[in-house]
Amino acid sequence: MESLKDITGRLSRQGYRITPQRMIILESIENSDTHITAEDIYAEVIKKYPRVNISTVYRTLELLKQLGLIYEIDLGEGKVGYHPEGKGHHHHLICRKCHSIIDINESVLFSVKAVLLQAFNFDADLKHLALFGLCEKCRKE
Amino acid sequence: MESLKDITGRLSRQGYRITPQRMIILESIENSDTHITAEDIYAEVIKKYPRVNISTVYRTLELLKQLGLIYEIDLGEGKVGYHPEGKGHHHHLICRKCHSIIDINESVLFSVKAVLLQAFNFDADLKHLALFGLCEKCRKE
DNA sequence: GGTTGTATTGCAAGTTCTTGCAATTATTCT
DNA sequence: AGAATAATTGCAAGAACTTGCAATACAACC
Repeated sequence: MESLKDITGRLSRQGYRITPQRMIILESIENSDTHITAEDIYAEVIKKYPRVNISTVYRTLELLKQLGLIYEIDLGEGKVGYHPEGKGHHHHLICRKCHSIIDINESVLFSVKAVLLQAFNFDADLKHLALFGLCEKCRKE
Repeated sequence: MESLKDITGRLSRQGYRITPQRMIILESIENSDTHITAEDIYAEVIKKYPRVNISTVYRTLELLKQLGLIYEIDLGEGKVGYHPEGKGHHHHLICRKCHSIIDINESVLFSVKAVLLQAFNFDADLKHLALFGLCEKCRKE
């Protein structure tokens, strides 16, 4: 697991500044053990630092995403969650009809990653994919 | 290719009504040969039928998506496009850094579809997937 | 430690998409 | 064809997210 110190070091080295806002946002994401939403992060953040603006949260999430330090996960129904790079990975099978979610292991897509790397020189982040379709129940209806 | 008539028939059979608004929206999507956005569809629609509200467009897209008659594609940078079921399919490799897009053939993911069907009884729509990662150029930087 | 340059922030306004509700209209049944 | 009924629409307000810009504050350099 990548520690907060590793992350701030990396930000620093790339010319980004370490601000209290960014530290608190990072902590919130690291401490969460689910797919935390932007709004939940914001709620966490203003507990400790009430003057932080929600646009700072969105901008920080965008930055961390660009750098590959967190993952953004489409949870269906317009919901988006975030997950730190260092923690366990898995994919979601989301039913487009009943919106139920099945979690599947990261390893199911390992072969795809290899193919994309070889064929297109593209390093795909296949750690938190949302795949839409029809679940067993809805297929029968 | 599924014709407009097939689609309206299917809507009808499932108890949905065929309205002029829905017809025009459907036509716009069918006539487009790229990944058309909600706003582009709206622009098309009001040319012929100026009183249509954009919320009707969004609601219709949601319905068609639920029924699997159109696909929604995450194009990165917050952009979302739509594509009719009946037309050619392909996936996108989107660079999370430079936002460039590589199109790849549908067949690259056929094996994944088979695995998901067998292991989880989940019928995944692997026709217009957006996969994020780093492109060849950005990997080197 | 003070100064300087520039990234970052807060604020407010702007987009994009969603939702509740009353009015409208497609469809069904006579 | 006309009446009944329930899905759909337009509207307006709201939620979620983005963006331009001036003020602030981190980090680098003396």
